[in-house]
Amino acid sequence: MAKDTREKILEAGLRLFSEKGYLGATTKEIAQKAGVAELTLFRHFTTKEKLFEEMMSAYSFLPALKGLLPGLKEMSYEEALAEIAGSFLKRLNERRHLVRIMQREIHLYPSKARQVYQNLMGEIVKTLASYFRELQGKGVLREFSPELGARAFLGMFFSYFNTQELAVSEKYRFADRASVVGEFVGIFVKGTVLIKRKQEI
Amino acid sequence: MAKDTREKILEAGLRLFSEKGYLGATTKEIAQKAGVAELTLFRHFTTKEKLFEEMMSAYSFLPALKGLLPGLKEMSYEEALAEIAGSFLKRLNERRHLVRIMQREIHLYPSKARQVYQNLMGEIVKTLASYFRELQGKGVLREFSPELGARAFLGMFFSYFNTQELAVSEKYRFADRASVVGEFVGIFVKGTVLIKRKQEI
DNA sequence: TAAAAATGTAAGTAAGTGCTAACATAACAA
DNA sequence: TTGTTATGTTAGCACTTACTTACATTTTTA
Repeated sequence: MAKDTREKILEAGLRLFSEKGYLGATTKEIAQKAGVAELTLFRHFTTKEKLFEEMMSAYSFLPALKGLLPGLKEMSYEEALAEIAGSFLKRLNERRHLVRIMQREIHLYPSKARQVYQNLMGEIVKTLASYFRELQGKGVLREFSPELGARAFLGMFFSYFNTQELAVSEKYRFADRASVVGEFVGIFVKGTVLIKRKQEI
Repeated sequence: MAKDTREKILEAGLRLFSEKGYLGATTKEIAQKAGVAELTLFRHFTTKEKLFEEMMSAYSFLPALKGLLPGLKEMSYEEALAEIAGSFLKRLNERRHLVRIMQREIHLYPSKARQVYQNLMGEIVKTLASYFRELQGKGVLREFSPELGARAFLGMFFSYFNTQELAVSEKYRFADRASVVGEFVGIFVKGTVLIKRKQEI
């Protein structure tokens, strides 16, 4: 089937571009990994560059995290942040090939890379910022820039993801995921709640 | 002079590897940028790969940030964190070519890339963690893992650096450096200090 | 089943790319 | 000055890579 072939090539392209970079991945190898003849690749995508572009477009549209926000209202602030951190890390992990390509090729394809980044981060930053704004309105959180707060929070986890989950081998992890999430959320919670006079301890 | 030539080639290699990646940077172009004949490059470094390795070694030994710790004791906690964040960002910026190479080629040269990362992050994590430990001992900070705390703190800024200062154009910055440092430090300070009963506001 | 569309095979082209060989020239130390 | 060392110039080799051409074969569609 035509669709199957296209998808198989796109998938193989995603993995090989992520592993070896745009220049390091050869059309021959991509075709081989997709289980088709190299010529078939060119019949579908004309050039390697167009294959790359189509692949980026195909995989940068993500299922959104919109279902997240409503559920948060029933949780405590701390639970909510842990939930968001978990979803964010999960999403990064699902899209780790794209993330890697984005980081590698950002200079070669700035607009495309930025689009991926926008898809990956922009929405969750907005969601988180609006959540902060709401809690600030209710007097639960102190005043701070919701956008910068969201970036600070996600930045901690993005950085953790980069150095740990994306890093090559398992043995270099400095801590397990749960305790990292716990500590990071703990710091952030205490860093943003509004302190009342009768604070215990 | 022989040393001049070597250094010129190493410098050109650093810049071009960073811009175009290991495969994208050609020996011809590196030699041209260094202002020498391509053959001279090979006479000094034998192969492209050895040039890459020597370049990584040459630039991964950094002047340390050890002078930082003593000065911190005369500052408030908040001032100290702002100082550390500033130094860290400055250092990342000075080494931005290396940082970029490290992120790009981590799969091709895992051990070298990890070494660069270690040089870049390891020491400052330790310094910061020991600073936290000291303040915990004095009862200024609450109990939390000093190492994870240090990684959380630096992670926020590393992530900011990645998306802003390393990003291609200026117009995509979402905020100026000073306000980012201010907000991030503010969150982190309130997230880690020990709260006493007589807290104002 | 027959026409049409998709894919495979094989051979090859043009343009790089890392790297070498041969020889000439310039700088420097004795 | 003379011999040595570092560098330049030019040509080229062996190999890879994106991409093409021509034709055969399979799969899908009508």
